[in-house]
Formats: sequence, structure tokens, C-alpha cells
Amino acid sequence: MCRMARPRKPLLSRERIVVTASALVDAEGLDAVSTRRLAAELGVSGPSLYNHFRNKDEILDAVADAVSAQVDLSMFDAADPRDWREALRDWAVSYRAALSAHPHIVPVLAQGPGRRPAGLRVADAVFGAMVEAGWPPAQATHIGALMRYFVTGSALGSFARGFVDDETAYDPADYPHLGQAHRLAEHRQQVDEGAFTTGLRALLDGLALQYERTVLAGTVRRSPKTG
Amino acid sequence: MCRMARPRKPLLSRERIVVTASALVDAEGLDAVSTRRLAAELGVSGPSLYNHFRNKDEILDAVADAVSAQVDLSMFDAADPRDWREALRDWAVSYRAALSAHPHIVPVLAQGPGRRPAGLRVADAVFGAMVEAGWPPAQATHIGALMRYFVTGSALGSFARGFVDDETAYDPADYPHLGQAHRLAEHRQQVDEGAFTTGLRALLDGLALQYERTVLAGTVRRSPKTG
DNA sequence: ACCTGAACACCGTTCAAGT
DNA sequence: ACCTGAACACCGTTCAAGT
Repeated sequence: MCRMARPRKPLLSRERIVVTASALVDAEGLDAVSTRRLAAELGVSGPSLYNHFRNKDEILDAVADAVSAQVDLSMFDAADPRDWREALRDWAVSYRAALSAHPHIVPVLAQGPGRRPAGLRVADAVFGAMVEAGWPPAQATHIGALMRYFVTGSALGSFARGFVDDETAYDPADYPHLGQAHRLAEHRQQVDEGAFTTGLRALLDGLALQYERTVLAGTVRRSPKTG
Repeated sequence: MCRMARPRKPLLSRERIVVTASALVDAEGLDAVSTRRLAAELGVSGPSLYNHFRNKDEILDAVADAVSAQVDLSMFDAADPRDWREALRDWAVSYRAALSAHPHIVPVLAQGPGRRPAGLRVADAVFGAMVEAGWPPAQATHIGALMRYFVTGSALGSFARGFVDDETAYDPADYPHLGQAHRLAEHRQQVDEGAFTTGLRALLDGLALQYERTVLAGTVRRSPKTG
């Protein structure tokens, strides 16, 4: 019609790049993502990407943040902040589910939120909820950190898949207790799920003990808003 | 003297390569390790490395295994296997110390022991000790896995360093509880150590609860060696 | 504003050739 | 047995040029 200043739509967008990069990471791993390969999948030439991202690391950061955005945080809006234990459990389960669905990007994600908005929303929500529940700020920080240690660790590498499925690989003379280790691969799902569930329960039980000893012991029944 | 079949000593050895590669990883990170760069540090040409390792991944595996070899396992030789809690704590502390000293290689290490001898010795020792302490094999496997999740997660990325040291980075409108997050960098050591210590104690407290409920509850005082 | 080809300084790995 | 240079098929990124 009038003006028609821009003859055709741009071929690329940040979102298209992130979606395609995510699919490539999931399908073939981090090493498969080269700017040229990614550009080819998008039907453009390599340098085109630099119109939308400053460099390759920024693309991978965006892929990682898209995973963080999948983490459910609604449990922290719960009516009673004293239900911190259940909220923390549900959050950890959702957190791990999101990461485990995209294990190849976890090393990037594990470097911390930095300036990634979704990663920061996660950190903000858990810290806020713990403070709201009565944990001192320093302890609330520790809880956010240690939960991330556990969840990223569990999503980073499958424990079971860390052993090779080869009966002759583990000589009983060298490793007297690993006679069945080559069979871990068969039970991958159960082993990793079981270890995560056991560890999560242990963490929460242990934190509840500390909560009783420190937070509840020091409480003298504050009424909110009235000082 | 006689024969002198080999005129001069080889320039390289697997050990020299691993030592130099480790130093390079520690000093400049995984990305700095290229076969050409590593070879240059060793005073040889790039392809020479292929006389000693099949490929670059094998070199990084060897670097990772050298870190696993630093983990103290002596606590699992303790007289009384019922002291599993203390042994597990001391092991976790030593494990994390070894990994934290070489954080850049942790993503490689976290992929599991595979066929790396030192990594397998670690897995063998902790599994054997837990079974000896009375844990059922499936639970002993879970403990080995969940402890690795926690330790590798804590060594992989500093929680505190995961936030940028920039007062304007975290807008209170977006992240209402992160007002002090930019100050985490100052207290990096205390935050990461504190979170690890808190998490480790919580894990062990929680596991001890489970031990009381399941292992001790089912025990009818076995005398060893007499069935 | 957004995409391109050419170019630069790199990669991991193979292989024939040397000693 | 162990090291080399040359070569192959790649990299990430910059930049002048096009529209």
C-alpha cells in the first residue's frame, strides 16, 4: 500500500533461533551446536545470527533460560508460608523435571542465573518463600543454593548411565562391590528416580529438623502487620 | 652401551600430557584446551598426542580421573561399619574439596565413572561401605548416586558467583527479593561453604532417620560370620 | 535493518613420510 | 616406536557490501 518501507519480513528472530538451537541441543548435544550448523538449520548463512545475538554464548544462555522458564513456581504463592516443606518439595520435583528433559544444556544452566530473567525469577521465588516462612536470610540463601546443587547434580548426569553396560568392564579384583554395576543401565530410570526421591526426602527431613531447632525455637508468636 | 636400539627418550608420555592438560584446564578452562595448544605447551606438534591417546576426549577423561584419584577413601576402612554416617560425611567433604580445586573439569567428571579407574574406586568404596553398614543394595546405590548429585552440583558452579556483581542488574520490580543478590560475590566462600555444610548435614540427618526406620527396625541382631 | 560472501585465525583428526 | 608437515573438513567472528 502506502510507503512499504520494508519489502519483506526478516528471516530470523531471537525466538526462532532459540527454538531451533534448543531442538539441536536436545537431539545431538552441545557439541553439535555450531553457528554454521545452526544457521543452516534456519536456512540462513552463519553470520546472520550476529544480527540477533552478540555471540554463540548468548544463544546458549537463551536456550538455558527457556528451560528455567519451564520451572513451576506457583507453589510459592501458597496461602500459608509455613508449608515451606511441601512447597520446596514440589518445586524441586518440577525443577528436576524441566532440567532432566534437556540434560545437555544443564552445564550452562548450572553456571548460575547471571542476567537470565527466568533463572532469576526462580532464585527470587525460592528465596522469598523461605524468608516468608521464617528462615533467616542467610539460611534462605543456603537453601536456595543447596537445592540447586542437588537438582542440577541429579539432572547433569544420569548416575546409572555413568557406568558402561559391559559385564567384563568391572574386574572384581579391582572393584569388589561393583559386580552388578553393568546392570545399572537396564534400571536407569528407577535408579535415578529413586536416588532423587530418597535424596530429596532426606534433605527436607534434615532441613525440617534444623527449622524446629532454630526457627521455631526462637519464635515468640509474632502477629503480622502489627509489629 | 650395547645395542642402543632407541637413540633418545620419547618426548611425551601419557603422564606428562595429563599433567600439562590439567594445568591448562585449571588456569584457563575447558575451552582453552585444544590439541594444538596443548601440544605447543608440551613442545611438540599437534598430531603427536595421538600416539598416546586415541582422541581429545580420552585426554580430558584422564584429567578427570586424576581428580577422582585425589578423593580420600580411607574413612571407609574404619573399624566399625556402623559409623557410616561419619564416614559418609568425611568422604563428602574430601570429595568436594578435590572437585572444587578443579571446577572446570567437573562437567566431564559428572558424566560418571565409565571406565575411569579412580572414579570406579570411589563408587566401589562408598557402595561397599553402605552395604557393609546394613543398607540394602538398592538403597546403597541410591546413596552413592544422591551424594554424587549433591557434591558434583556444589562443585560445578559456585552459587554465589552465579550472580553478577552489579547493583543495577536486579531490578526490585522484577525480583522483589534479590535486592542483596549482587553482594553475594563478596561472600562467595562463606555462601558456598555454608550451603554445602547445611545441605550435607540435612542429607545425613535425613538418611539417619531412614536408617532408623528401615534398617535398624528390621535388625534382629545378627552375629557376623556365624550366619 | 537485516542478510550475504569473503576472509581471518583458529579447530580435531588422518596419513604418508621420516628416524 | 614416536614425531613431523601437509591436508581435510570443519570452527567463531568480523567486515565491507548489498538491499
